[in-house]
Amino acid sequence: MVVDDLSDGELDRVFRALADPTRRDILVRTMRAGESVSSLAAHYRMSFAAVQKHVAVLERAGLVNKQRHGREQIVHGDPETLHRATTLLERYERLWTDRATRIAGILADEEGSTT
Amino acid sequence: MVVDDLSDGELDRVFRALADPTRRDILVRTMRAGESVSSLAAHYRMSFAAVQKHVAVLERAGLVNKQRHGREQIVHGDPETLHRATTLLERYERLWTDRATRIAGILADEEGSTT
DNA sequence: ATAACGTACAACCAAATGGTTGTAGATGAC
DNA sequence: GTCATCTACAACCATTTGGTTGTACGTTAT
Repeated sequence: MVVDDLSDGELDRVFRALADPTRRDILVRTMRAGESVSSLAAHYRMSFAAVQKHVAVLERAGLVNKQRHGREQIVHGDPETLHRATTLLERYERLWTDRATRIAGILADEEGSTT
Repeated sequence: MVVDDLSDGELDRVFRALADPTRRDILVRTMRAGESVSSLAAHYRMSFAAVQKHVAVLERAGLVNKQRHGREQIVHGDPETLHRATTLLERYERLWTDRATRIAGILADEEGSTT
């Protein structure tokens, strides 16, 4: 199972995209259901163009995609990319437990034999 | 169980800290085992001061902490903060499945019964 | 056809980021 | 004490970011 193969550049974009409250909010909304860019823009106190830029950042990161529908552009959250990021963090967490296990192993060795 | 309560500002810092390959590498190393700042700096082609700054970013994000040991400052990865970030992403992912479940529920209702 | 709507994108600006060099303070070794 | 090492931090610089306004273009409605 190929769990995760995001390149360094992709990871940069994914985490950078997540490092902004407006973008996280957009992600949450579009994960729940698709929403047009202007509909999204209505939720925030910034200009339409600013929201458009935030969506573009999320899109470049692969966290959302856009689907044309008439004159509207519907933004959808992409669970796949999000899942890959989650998996990576879980792997980082595992480094810690592996380390604990390794130390436990060393201690066990010292108690019983060589050295 | 209070799984996760990172504020917006904390999340900004955590994800921003993760959005750089050098910092991700430092995190991996220090999760495996503590390492002094100068020892870390030896791994990269940038200046000592630059690495010091990266460590500071990770520290402000709560992803690592420093422990003075003699004249050295040992950097340790913090699995707790990392876990909180992971949990948040998992929650974001759940929005998707919840949405799918919700839709499935609606379809089931339309078909005629409550299963 | 014309008006209104939704979007795209360029130009511009202030602030933050990621790097540099240089200086200075503690601590450990000799 | 003196010297080398590890760290901290300021000042500076180029680039990126997050916001703005303005203009242009395709689509829908009247």
